Amino acid sequence: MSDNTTRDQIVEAADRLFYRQGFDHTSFSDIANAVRISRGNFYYHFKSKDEILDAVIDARLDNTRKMLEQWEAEGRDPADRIRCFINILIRNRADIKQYGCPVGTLCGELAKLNHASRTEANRLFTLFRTWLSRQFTLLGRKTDADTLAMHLLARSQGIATLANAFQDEKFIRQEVKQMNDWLNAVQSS
Amino acid sequence: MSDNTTRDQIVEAADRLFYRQGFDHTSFSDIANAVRISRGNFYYHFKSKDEILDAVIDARLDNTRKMLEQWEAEGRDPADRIRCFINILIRNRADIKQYGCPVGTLCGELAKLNHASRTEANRLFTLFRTWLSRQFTLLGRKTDADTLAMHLLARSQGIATLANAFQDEKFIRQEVKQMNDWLNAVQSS
DNA sequence: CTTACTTTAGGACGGCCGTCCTAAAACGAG
DNA sequence: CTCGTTTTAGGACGGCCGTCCTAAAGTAAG
Repeated sequence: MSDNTTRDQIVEAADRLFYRQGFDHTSFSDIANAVRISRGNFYYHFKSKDEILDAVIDARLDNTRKMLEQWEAEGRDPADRIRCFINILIRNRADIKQYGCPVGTLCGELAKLNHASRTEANRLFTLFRTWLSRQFTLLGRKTDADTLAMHLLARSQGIATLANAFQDEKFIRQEVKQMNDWLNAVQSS
Repeated sequence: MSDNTTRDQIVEAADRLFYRQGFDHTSFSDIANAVRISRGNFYYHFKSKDEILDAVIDARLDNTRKMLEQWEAEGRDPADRIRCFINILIRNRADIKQYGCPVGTLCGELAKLNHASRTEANRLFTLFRTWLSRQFTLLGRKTDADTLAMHLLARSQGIATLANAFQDEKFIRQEVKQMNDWLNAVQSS
């Protein structure tokens, strides 16, 4: 996953900090302290803070693609694979409670900043969207596959937002249960 | 709604800017330019930026309370009032598409900043939560009223997040339709 | 060991931030 | 008009930001 090169350490630390503190609120000093490297040395690896952001987004895109491939291999059928998606809410519930969804909060922040990399960050959403859409198609819902994919994405985002605001993990379990019921209903309709 | 006092003008401008650019990314200069007032004059009305934030949150709380009271008066029955809530997504669709949900994005940002006023901002969510919960109780769903309220809140948040990311108003209409169907199903079960 | 290249440390820089001070303008009561 | 209070303008301040430069340390090939 992560090389030991300084560059990769920077990306990794920036990724974590952007998630926990937000991009704008994370300074070079923050990252430098985390990697235990001098502040001035950044310029050798990245020409600007925006370049670090792009590298972080690229890393997240790569990791997400790998994760989706793994679900593709693990899940026995489309419904099973969609359940893999639903279950990340459970698996990451502690982080979600504390920091929200990594994708949703980043895209939200970049939207407010009107940041150039906004479009690039949105590809994280698109990755899930098209993957889910394909699963729903395989489930026999070709005509409304994208609608179902967006619906599921939205549900997940809302759950993450409220779990974060109310610091409530139990709410995640509650809603995940409902989403699984919903999936079963979709499957047998 | 808004007095003509300088203080209220500041709060109003700050409210709008915090929504559009985020709290952290909005500077005193931004607000000063918006109100056409000198930067130094702020200190007479507010001792710090955090005080402006608190004033903005208080103003939003007041406005929200008034809106809920109005829905209480307008709606002929609980279901009708809940539909008022659902319909703000339609009414504010242009802003939501561009800036997301004012409540969700503020709470999300303050969570990342670990800001002292985070708790205060969350009361905005609680306001809707308890109001919706009461409506569901009146609808005869006393035992799971809060669960239903949280579910509806989460759905709305997710819709706002994705509509903002994908810049898609049509998606809002799509999902609002589904939420109304869901409400009807809840009502007659 | 020498030399060329990669990587690092440390600090200088201009700029904007939030905060805070002071003097003057505007206002209101008598 | 006069005087005390409220409100304003404008700028000084220390601090942190992202950027950028330079010198030195590390590294590997000959």
